[in-house]
Amino acid sequence: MKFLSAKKIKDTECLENIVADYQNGKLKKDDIVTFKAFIFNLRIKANFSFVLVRNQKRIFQCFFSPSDCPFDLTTLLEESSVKITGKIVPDSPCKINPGFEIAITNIEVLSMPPEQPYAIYKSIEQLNWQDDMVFNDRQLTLRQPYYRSIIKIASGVLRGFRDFMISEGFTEFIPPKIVQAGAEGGADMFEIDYFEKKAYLTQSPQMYKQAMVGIFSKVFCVSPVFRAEKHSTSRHINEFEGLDLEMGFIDSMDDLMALQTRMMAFIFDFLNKEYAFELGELKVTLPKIEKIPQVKFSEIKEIIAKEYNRPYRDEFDLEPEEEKLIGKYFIEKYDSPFVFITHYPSEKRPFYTMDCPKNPNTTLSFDLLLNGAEITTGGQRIHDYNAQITKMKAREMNPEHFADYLAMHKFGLPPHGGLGIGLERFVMKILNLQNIKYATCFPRDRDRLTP
RNA sequence: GGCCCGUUAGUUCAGUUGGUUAGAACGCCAGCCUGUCACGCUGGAGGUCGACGGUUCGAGUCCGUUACGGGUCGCCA
Repeated sequence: MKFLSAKKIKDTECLENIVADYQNGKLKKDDIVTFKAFIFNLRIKANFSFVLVRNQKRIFQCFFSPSDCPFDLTTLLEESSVKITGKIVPDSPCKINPGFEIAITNIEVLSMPPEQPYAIYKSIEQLNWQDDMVFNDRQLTLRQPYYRSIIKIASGVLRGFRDFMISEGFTEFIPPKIVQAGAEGGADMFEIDYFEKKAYLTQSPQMYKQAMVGIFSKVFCVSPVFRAEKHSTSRHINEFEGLDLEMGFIDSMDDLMALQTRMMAFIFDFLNKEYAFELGELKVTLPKIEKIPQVKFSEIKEIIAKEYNRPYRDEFDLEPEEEKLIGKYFIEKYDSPFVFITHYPSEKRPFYTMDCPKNPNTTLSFDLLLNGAEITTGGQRIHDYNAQITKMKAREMNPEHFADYLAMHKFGLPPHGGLGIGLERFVMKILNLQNIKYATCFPRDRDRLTP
């Protein structure tokens, strides 16, 4: 019998640990190190070569001389997995390395692809792939440093969101993804077979996060959201990750917007600190966020129409072009990439949204726009049982069909509200991506179900 | 789904008013190269121009149909 220890042992065959040890002065000239990595690119010359390797984080250049290592580099394919042994060479002139190089003394091939995959070691400008190709071969194209860094940032946003929510006293919970009915009606949902019944993939964790307010008061969840909307745009996908929160005992929806302002500041600081390497790869600088302007829906509608001499057609919603102009306006006038648009018309908001007491045609709700695109919708919810029944009836909804939803009101809910952030939309906007699909590993859209 | 645009080498594209053997860059292959870093130099292979039909002496080029891809709108995060 054998026992595996829970004690963590430092992985000495990890390139990142070697980099850290070198930077801490623990490694000096000619020290022998071993690490495992992928072959990224071979630059073979007559009497020496450069072997570029790829690990979980960086591209690192090694120096190869046939006099130090008998290995025949021409037999090696890029994307092979290898175990490399070599000597530390300080003060390397190599631009991509963190100050040192490794002179290879041995290469052990752990795995080799059956044939040479197509080149991924160029810059994305030079590769110039079309979207379709990038997503068809996502298993390979995601290895390219630029595309990979986007996914790393998405991971960082998730970490930042969780760290922030927990620091604010929120409890994470897991909502179901298979549901019997939608939060906003049955339309635009993917239907699935559930034994003898029909079921749907969740369109929103709305009902569950409101219910959880009755349990933990302040809750959040990270959950996939499925929308069967037949849209085909650069800012929509049919499965995305929702970052949702719901907060009880609020005084007004300002509490929610203040919370989100702190959240944005926290996430930006967190990324700048922990993900500087990836932000550098992506050539992105995140601004410092201290406050976010707030404007009423009806006011900004007038301002944009006047400012840009653009009569609007839809008085109940913002058209994509208007959102872009709003983004431009707040950058130019207030130097803010963010803006809260508040008091959306009641007509365009779901049945659980609380109407504004001063003007019942509008709601206590808001959207957060980042660089001209909606990344969040939030607002105060109806907490009173009878008020919710009244609003449902006014919308010709049958409360009996919403018995499960109304149960939490029946059992008692505090004044509360919440918001939801689309992770990929957020990542797209902070990194200035041309298409939201780049912000997720394996996107699902109108036509794409693979890989 | 509506509207607009596109489909030419492995990839990204150029291709004149319809006219001889369809080009470039990168990739790939071979050779060369002692510090490259978007490595460089020389040479080579690689295309029935998305498919089908039509006009014409002649179609990558003009017309029709169709398939696929992209953009955009509604809706939304």
